[in-house]
Amino acid sequence: MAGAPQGRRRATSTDVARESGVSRATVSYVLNNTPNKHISPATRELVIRTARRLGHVPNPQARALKTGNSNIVLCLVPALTLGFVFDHALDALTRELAQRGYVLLVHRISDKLDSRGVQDIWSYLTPTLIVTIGGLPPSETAVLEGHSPAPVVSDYGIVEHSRVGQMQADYLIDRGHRTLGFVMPNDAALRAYALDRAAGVMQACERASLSPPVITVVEGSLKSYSECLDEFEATGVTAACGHNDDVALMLLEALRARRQSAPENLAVIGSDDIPLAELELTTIALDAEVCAANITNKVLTALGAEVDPSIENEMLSLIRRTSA
Amino acid sequence: MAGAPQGRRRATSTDVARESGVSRATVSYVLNNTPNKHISPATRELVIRTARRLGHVPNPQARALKTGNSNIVLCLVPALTLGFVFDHALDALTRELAQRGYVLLVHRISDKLDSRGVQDIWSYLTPTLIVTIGGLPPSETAVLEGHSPAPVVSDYGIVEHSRVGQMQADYLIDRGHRTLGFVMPNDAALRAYALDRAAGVMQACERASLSPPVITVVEGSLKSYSECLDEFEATGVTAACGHNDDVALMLLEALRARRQSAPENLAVIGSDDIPLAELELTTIALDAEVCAANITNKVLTALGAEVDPSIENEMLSLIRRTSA
DNA sequence: TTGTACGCGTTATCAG
DNA sequence: CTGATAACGCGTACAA
Repeated sequence: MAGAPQGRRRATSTDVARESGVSRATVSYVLNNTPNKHISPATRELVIRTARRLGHVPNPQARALKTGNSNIVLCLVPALTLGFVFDHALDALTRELAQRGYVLLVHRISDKLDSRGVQDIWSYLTPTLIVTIGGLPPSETAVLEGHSPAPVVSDYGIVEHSRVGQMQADYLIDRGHRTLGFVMPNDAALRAYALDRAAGVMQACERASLSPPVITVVEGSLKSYSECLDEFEATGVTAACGHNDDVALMLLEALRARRQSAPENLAVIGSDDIPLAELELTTIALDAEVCAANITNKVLTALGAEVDPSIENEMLSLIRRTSA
Repeated sequence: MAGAPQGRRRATSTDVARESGVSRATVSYVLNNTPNKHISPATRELVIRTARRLGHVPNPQARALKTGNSNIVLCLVPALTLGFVFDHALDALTRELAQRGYVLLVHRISDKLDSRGVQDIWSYLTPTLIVTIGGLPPSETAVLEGHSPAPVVSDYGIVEHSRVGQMQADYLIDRGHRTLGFVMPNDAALRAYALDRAAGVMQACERASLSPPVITVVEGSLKSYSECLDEFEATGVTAACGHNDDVALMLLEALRARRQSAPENLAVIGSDDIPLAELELTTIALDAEVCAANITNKVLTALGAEVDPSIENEMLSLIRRTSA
C-alpha cells in the first residue's frame, strides 16, 4: 500500500544557514568542500549537522541554473525494451555514471504523431549529455544533430550489425547453402539494426557469388511466420538468418507447427544467444559485458571522465547448436 | 555518423527581449499567453517572431525554480526490461503525459550497493510526480514513502498477481492435478510479483485442500530448469505454473531436452501470452491495453488531470492450448 | 566568513 | 489598455 506522501517542503540552504546562525555562503562552502576556503572545524561541523538534521538536499535546478550543468545524462530510445543486451548495457551505464556523479534518465521517443518529438525535451530538461540507443527515427536524428543543446553520443558503430549478418550468412554458406533468407521483425524500434544486418547478409552472398537473400518481414504471430516459410519454400531458400533469436525461435516454432524441423527442412540461425536459444538454436552470441563496456566508455569519454582502456573489442562469436 | 554538435548557447528570454526592443516581462507574457495581460497584436507578433528566429526555448530549470513545478514524471523501475506488458504501459503513459504537458523519464534503481539509492535522485531532479513500476526493493520503497518530496504512485494493485497464480492453479486443479509446482525466476526485478503469484497458487491449493505447491527458483540456464524438473519428479509434481511465459517455455524446452513432453509428463501453464507462447503454451493472458489504461489513469488522477472513466477492469483471461 | 551579484523565467506592482 | 520595473526562487562564487 504505497501511501501518498505529499510533497513536503524541502529545506533550503537558507534554512540551514538560519538554523546554524551563519550565512548562506558559508553553508555552500561547507557542503561543497570548496577548496581554498578555510572554515573553522566548529562551524563546519555545525553546518553539516544542521543540514543533516533538516534533511537538506540542494535544489538541483537552482544549482544547474547557476553552474550550467545538470549532471543529467539523457538516454533516448525508440522503445523501452531493446532486448537483454542493451538492457545490460544501460544497467552498467547507470552504475558507472552514478559513481561519477551523474544520473541516467531514459526517455522513449517515437515516430508517432502524438508525441511531440525530440526538441520538446529541451523545454523540460537540460541534459549534460544525450546518448541515443537503438537508433532514432531519421526525422528525430536530424533535429538532434542540428539543434541539440548538448553533445550527442550514439551507440552507432558499437555493435557491427552488418558483421552479424555476415557471420550468419558466412556460416550458412560454408555449410553448403546457396539460397539464403533473412527474416526481420516489423518493429520500428529494431528497423535500423535489422537493415544493417540484412545488408551484411547481402554482402556475404555477393562475395560468394550467390543471388541476393530473400528478405521477409514478419509480424509477431505464428501465422505471419508460416507465410514466411511459404515464401521461402516458393523461392527455394534452404537456410534462414533471423534478425535475432526471438525471430529465429518463432521460425522454429512455425516449422514445428507444420511438422518440419531444422536443419532438415530449413536451417535456422539467430543472433544474441538469449537463454531460450540454449537448447538448439545456432546463433551469433553478442557479449553483453563487452558491449556494455564499449557504450559506457564512449559516454564517459564524451563527459571527459577517466576511462578504463582495457576493453575487449571482439564481442561477436558463433555458437553452433543443432538448428543449422 | 552522429556528429558531436557541441552545446550551442541557448537563446534566453533576455536575448529575445533585447532583439525585440521590449522587456523580459513582455516576452514572458506573450510566450505564455498570460491571461489578463493585454499586449498589442503588433508587439505580440514581433516577440513571437524573434523568439522563433532565435530558436528560443525557455530554460526549464529557471522555470521550475520559480514555479516549483518541473512537469517531469519520474518512473522508477527495478530493471529497464519488464516485459512487453509494462513496456506497452510505459508507451501509453509517455504519450498521454506528453499530451498534457509532462514528460516521462525512466530511471533504473537497484539494490546493488554501488548505486546510491533513491534519495540520491532528488539531488538531480525535482519530479512533479514519482511512479514506481515493477516493485522497488523494500529498502528503497521505505525511503520513498518516508521522504519523497513528490507524490508517489505505484502500479501495486493494478495487476492482481495473486489472482494470476490462482487462475493458473485453479485450471490445473480443475484438470485433475493434485500436486502443483511453481517456478519463479531468480530475478530481483521480478521477485515482488513472483511472490504474489506464488501466494495465489498457494491459496488455490489450500482452498482445494491440497498440499502446498512445490516452489522452485531457477536461473536462466537450461541446466537449472532441468534440476527443477528433477525436483518435481522427486516430489510428485504433475503440473507446473511458470511465473511467466518465458519461464514456462524454458520448462517446455527442458522437458523436450529429456525427450519428454507436456502435458503427458508435466502439465505446464504460463502467464502473459507472449508471441512465442502461441503455438502450444496454455497461459493466462494479460491484456496490455487494459493494463496500460489503468496505470495511465492512476497517474493522471494523481496529477489532477481529467481522466477517461471508461476503463475495462478485467485484464486476465485463460488461454487454453496444448501444454496443459 | 560574510555580503552580494548572478543565472533565467515568472509575476506582482506600478507608470504612461 | 500597454508595457516596464523589480523582486523572487535557490545555490554559487567573487570581492571584501
